[in-house]
Amino acid sequence: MPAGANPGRPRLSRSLVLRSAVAVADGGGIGALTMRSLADALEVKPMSIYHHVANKDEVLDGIVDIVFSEIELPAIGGEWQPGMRRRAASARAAMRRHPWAIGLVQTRTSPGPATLKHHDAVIGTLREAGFSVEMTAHAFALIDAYVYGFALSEATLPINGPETVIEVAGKMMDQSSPKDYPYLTEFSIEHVMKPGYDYGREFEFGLDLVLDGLARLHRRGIGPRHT
Amino acid sequence: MPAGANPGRPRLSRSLVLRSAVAVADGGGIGALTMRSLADALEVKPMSIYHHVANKDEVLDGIVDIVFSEIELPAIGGEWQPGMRRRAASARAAMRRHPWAIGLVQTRTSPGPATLKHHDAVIGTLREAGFSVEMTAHAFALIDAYVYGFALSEATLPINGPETVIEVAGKMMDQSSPKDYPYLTEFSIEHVMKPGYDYGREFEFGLDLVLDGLARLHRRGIGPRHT
DNA sequence: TCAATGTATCGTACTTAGTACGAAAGAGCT
DNA sequence: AGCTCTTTCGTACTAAGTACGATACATTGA
Repeated sequence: MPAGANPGRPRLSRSLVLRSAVAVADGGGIGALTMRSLADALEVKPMSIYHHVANKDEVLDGIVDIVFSEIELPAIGGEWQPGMRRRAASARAAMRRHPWAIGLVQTRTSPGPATLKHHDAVIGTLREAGFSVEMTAHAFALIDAYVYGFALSEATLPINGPETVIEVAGKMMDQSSPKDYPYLTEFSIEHVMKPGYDYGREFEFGLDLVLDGLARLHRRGIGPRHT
Repeated sequence: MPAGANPGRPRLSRSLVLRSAVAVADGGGIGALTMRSLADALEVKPMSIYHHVANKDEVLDGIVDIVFSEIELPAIGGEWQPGMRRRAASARAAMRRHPWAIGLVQTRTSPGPATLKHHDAVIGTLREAGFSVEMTAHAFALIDAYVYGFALSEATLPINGPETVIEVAGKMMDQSSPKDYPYLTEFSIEHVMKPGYDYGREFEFGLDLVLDGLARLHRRGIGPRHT
């Protein structure tokens, strides 16, 4: 089989490689993303990929940056609260579309351009809204931690949906009596297994509390009590 | 070489295997934890491990649960705020001791006994402090997201210390002018690269804000404004 | 049109890691 | 000592990342 056996396929490029990698990870989880599976998705042989990325690490860095590029940036100079709210919602949506991303963030310490642009916009929005440098640092750390932390919690949850809750509860019961975890059991029965339950709804509550708290401090220009 | 070539070594056990796995991951990162490196650490041949754990996944589940077991539990029935504060600090400390853990949490969806016990204690503390089921759900999600999110941010940061900041800044400058990220650049110079900078200090600020906000709502028995 | 040259693609093969299978070595009991 | 259960191990297969060098292709200038 000669090399040109696949004529219709467009030429490879770094961007195409990375976008395909995102698609593969979306489809089968990060574990399903191997250089070989990626090659298959691209209708190419594995080694062809290496002319566009140095190695798999670069692929992983690249797809994390793609996810960041999907997050809506707040408008620098606009109202900070709506801006933060929308970027938080957008960030969470991106993490839900690509649940593997949050787990990758931890390992990848070399941020791509989209990631940097993202941070720049958040900091800029706060600064232009009158936050001091110190207060910007506080707010940035807090909002980031909350948003990514919530995304992490959501990603950790067994695939969303009520039937999974039952599965987990089942596994819990398998190895231990409900007596070992009385509050957790009560909580599961009284809340989690109720019909309308949706963990995602908690996102708004926490975000409101965080932003309200920051707004209060911003108005007064002081920090909260330090115990 | 007969099987008994290593006489002094204590017999393997699931617990010993898992504790060694934690040590290996602490030493070289999660990437350094392979069944073979673990076997070396145990002074055993790789396949010996499989009599005590089913596979590597079980090892990973196990070490995550060990990390959870190191987190101080709040005293159910005690004051909720100091309880939450201490468990948050303790959780963060555990994540700093084992930076690989936060990245694992995302993939491991089958919680171990320590993890369940931990959740049970947190929920119990809130319930006994008079939180409604709904409010407990809010508080639980919020505190968890913040604590793990902060741990994730901290783990993502290039290894703590001032010289690393310079490295990162250097890489940033390499591929792009400071003009592309003006606010980020200003922020780095004005804040991050200042002598006394310590990202970890932000933890207290956010935690205070979160707990204060929850306390306020708990006192009034209502939710924050919903936009 | 065709050869020259740089680029893209690929085949082969080496290495590391997880682990299936069954054998061998201990350990405890009779 | 002999039996049996438990623990440890040797061998080997498979999947995955990727080094190396070869081959095919596209572009360009004559």
